[in-house]
Amino acid sequence: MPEIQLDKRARSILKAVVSSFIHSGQPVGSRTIARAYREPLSPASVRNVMADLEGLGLLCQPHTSAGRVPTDRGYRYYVDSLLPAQRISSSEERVIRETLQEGPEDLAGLLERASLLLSRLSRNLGIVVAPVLSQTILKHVEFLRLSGRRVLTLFVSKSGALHNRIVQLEEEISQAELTRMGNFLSTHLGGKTLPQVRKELLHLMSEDTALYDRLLQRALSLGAWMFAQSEDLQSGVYIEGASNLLDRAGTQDLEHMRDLFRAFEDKHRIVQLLNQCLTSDGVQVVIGSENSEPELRPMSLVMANYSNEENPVGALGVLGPMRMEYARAVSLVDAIARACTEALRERTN
Amino acid sequence: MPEIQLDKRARSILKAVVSSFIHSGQPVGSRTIARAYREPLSPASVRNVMADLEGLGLLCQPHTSAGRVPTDRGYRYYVDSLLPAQRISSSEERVIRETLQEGPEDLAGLLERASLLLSRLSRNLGIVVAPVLSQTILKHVEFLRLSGRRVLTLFVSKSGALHNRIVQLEEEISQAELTRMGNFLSTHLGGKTLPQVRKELLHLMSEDTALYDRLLQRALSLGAWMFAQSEDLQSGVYIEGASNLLDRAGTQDLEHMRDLFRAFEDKHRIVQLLNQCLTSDGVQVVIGSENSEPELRPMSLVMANYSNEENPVGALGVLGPMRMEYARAVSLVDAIARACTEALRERTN
DNA sequence: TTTTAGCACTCTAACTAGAGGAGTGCTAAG
DNA sequence: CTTAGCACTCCTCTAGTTAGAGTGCTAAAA
Repeated sequence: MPEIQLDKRARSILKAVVSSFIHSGQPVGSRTIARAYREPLSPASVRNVMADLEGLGLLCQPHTSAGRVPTDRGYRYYVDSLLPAQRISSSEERVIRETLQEGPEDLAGLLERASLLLSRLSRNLGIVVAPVLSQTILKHVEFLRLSGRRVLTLFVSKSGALHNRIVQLEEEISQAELTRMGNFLSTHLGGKTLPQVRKELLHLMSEDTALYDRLLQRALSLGAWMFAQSEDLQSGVYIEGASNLLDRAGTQDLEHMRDLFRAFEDKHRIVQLLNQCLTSDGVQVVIGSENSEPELRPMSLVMANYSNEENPVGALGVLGPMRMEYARAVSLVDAIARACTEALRERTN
Repeated sequence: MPEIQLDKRARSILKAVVSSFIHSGQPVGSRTIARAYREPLSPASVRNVMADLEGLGLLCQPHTSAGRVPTDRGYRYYVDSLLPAQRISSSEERVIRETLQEGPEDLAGLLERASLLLSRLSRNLGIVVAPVLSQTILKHVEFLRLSGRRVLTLFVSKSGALHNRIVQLEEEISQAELTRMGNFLSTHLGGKTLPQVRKELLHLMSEDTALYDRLLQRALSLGAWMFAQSEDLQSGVYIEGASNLLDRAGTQDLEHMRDLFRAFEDKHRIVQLLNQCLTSDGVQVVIGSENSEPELRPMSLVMANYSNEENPVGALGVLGPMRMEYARAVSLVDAIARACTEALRERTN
C-alpha cells in the first residue's frame, strides 16, 4: 500500500468528514463541511477536495447523489494520522482504578470487571482474554479426594488464578497421601512458569526413580497429566455488552449481527484474535476489512495487551461498528490495560 | 381463570392451528386447516369453530382478514392439554449422557456443557443456574498466601464446585499457619451445608474463647467472613446460544431482542427466575405474558430443576420464542435435568 | 340441527408514479 | 485557485391502485 501524502486542507476535510460520519452515521455532504469549517470555504471547493479524496480511495459515495462516507482506508488514515489526542476524563480514570483495584475477587473477577468497564464506558462490546498459560507462574498445587477414585486437582497461579480439573484415578488414594503429593509438587514446582514446570516434571521423572518412594512417583505422573493437559485449558474470555452492539445495529445489520454472535460462540477464535497483540506494545486498531475473521469485517477492534511484572500476558479490547469513536476507544483501552497491569502487579507483590 | 371445556373437534382444530403456526410462523387460515384435516371438513365449518375459539380467547387475528394466531392462553391450553407426547430420540439421549458424564471437568464445566446441549439441541437459548449455596455441602477449606497480607481463600463443595475470594488481612500470617487454619476449618465444618456451617461458626465463636489459641480464633473469624459473604456470591449462570435467538428474530423483533439482551446482563434476575422451579418438580412452562419479567413477555421459558442426592439444588431451561416446539423442548429439558442429577450423583458417591 | 357453498367485505402487501430534496460534477466567471 | 450557477442523478416519501388471502354472514343442502 502506497504512502498517502495529503496537504493540510485535504487532511482537515477528511478529518471533518470522518468525525461527522462517526457522529451522525449519515453520508456527509459538502455543505455540511463548508459550514463547519473555521475559515469560510465554499461547498464547491470542498467538493473538489472530496473528489480527490475519493480518487485516493479514502472516501466513497453510497450512490451518485449522496454525500461521502469513509472507506476502510479512510478510517485507517484517520486513525493513523488524524486522531485527535484525547485522554480519558479524570473521573473515569478514577472509576477504572477503583473498580479494578478494590475488588475482593480472584483473577476471574478482576477480568470480568475489566470487560464490564470496557463495555460500559465505550458503549460497545468489551472483551478480555485471561493471561496465557505459558506466562503463568505456579504457586500451589492441591489434590482433593472427592469420592472413591475421583480427585479434584487444582493449581493456583501467583496472580490468584485458579485452574482445576477432576481426574479418575486407577486406584484409591487417601486424602492424607494426596495432601503429601500436593505439598511435594508445590515445593518443587512453585515459582516456575508452566512450561518450566513441564520441563522440570520430565526431568524429575527421568531421574533414578529409586530415589523417590512410590507415592511421589504417582505425584509426578499426576502432575504431568495435569500440566500436559493445561495447554488446551481454554484460557477464559470475558465478553460483555452484547446489547450495546444490538442497540446501534440498524435493521439491515441484523444478518451481520447473527454471524457475529455465532462467531463469538467459538471462544477459541476470539482468544487467537486478541492474543495477536501480545507481541507488540501499545494500542492497536483493526479496521473493517483488515480483520482476519470474515464475520468481523463490518466492525472495528481496538485492543492492547496487559502484563504481569515482566511480560505481556493477556489482551483486552473493544469491538464496535466501524464508525466508533476511535479517539475515545483508544484512550479507554489504553487506560484499562494499564490499570489491569497495575492490578496484577499489586496482586503478586 | 375459568376452566375451559372444549369438545373433540375444537381441541383438534386448536391443536392444528397451534402446530401449524409453530411450524410456519404465519397466521393460519381455515383452508389450511381443512386441507390438513383427516376427515374432510369444509373451511366454513372450520371457520365456525375458529370463531368460537377466538371468543374463548384462545386464538386471535392480527387483523380482520388474516388467519388465526394462538394467544398466550391458546398456547397454555395447548401445552396443558394437547401436547403430543414425545420422547427425545435415543441417539440424542446417548449424546446427552455421554457429554455430561464423561467430562473430566469440575462442576462449572459440567454446567456449561449442559447449557450448550440445551442450546444446540433446542436451537434456542440454553440457561443453567449453578446449585444454590444453601444446599452446598462443604468439603474442604484452604487458605493460600499470595503476597504480603493478601490471601486467597477457597472452599470446595462435595460436588466439586470451587468458590474463592481474595482477602486482605490486617496482619501477615505465614503459609504454615494458614494451612493449619484451613485444616482446622475443614475438619470442623466439612460435611455440613453452608447454612449449617454459618451456624456452627457462630457457635464455636461464642464458646469460651480461652479454649482456642489465637490462631484458631483468627481462623474462625476468617471463616465467618468467608461464608457470611457467600450469600451474595452470585451462583454462576451459564447462558449459551444467543445467536439462535437472533436467527429466528424478524427485523421488527429487533427491539425485543435489545431489551432481552439487556435484561440478560443482570444475571441476578435470571437466577431468581429459574430458581422459582426449585420448589416444584417436573418440567414447567412459562408462556409469554405469564412471565414476571417484562422483557421476556414475548418469549416462553421451559425449565426444570436438577438435584443432588436429596434436594433440588439448581435449575435449567430453554428460552425461545412463544412459537417454540414445546413438545420437544419439554422432553429435552426433562432429559438434561435428569442427566445432570445423575452426573451429580456420580460425583458425590 | 349441522354442514357447506356462495358472496360481499376487509385489510394487507406489493407495485407504480410523481413530487421533493439533497448532493454532485461541470463550466465559466471572479 | 476559488466560487456561483446550473443541469443532472438518485434516493425517499407519499398517494393511489391492484391482487390476494381470509373472513363473516346467509341461505341452501344434508
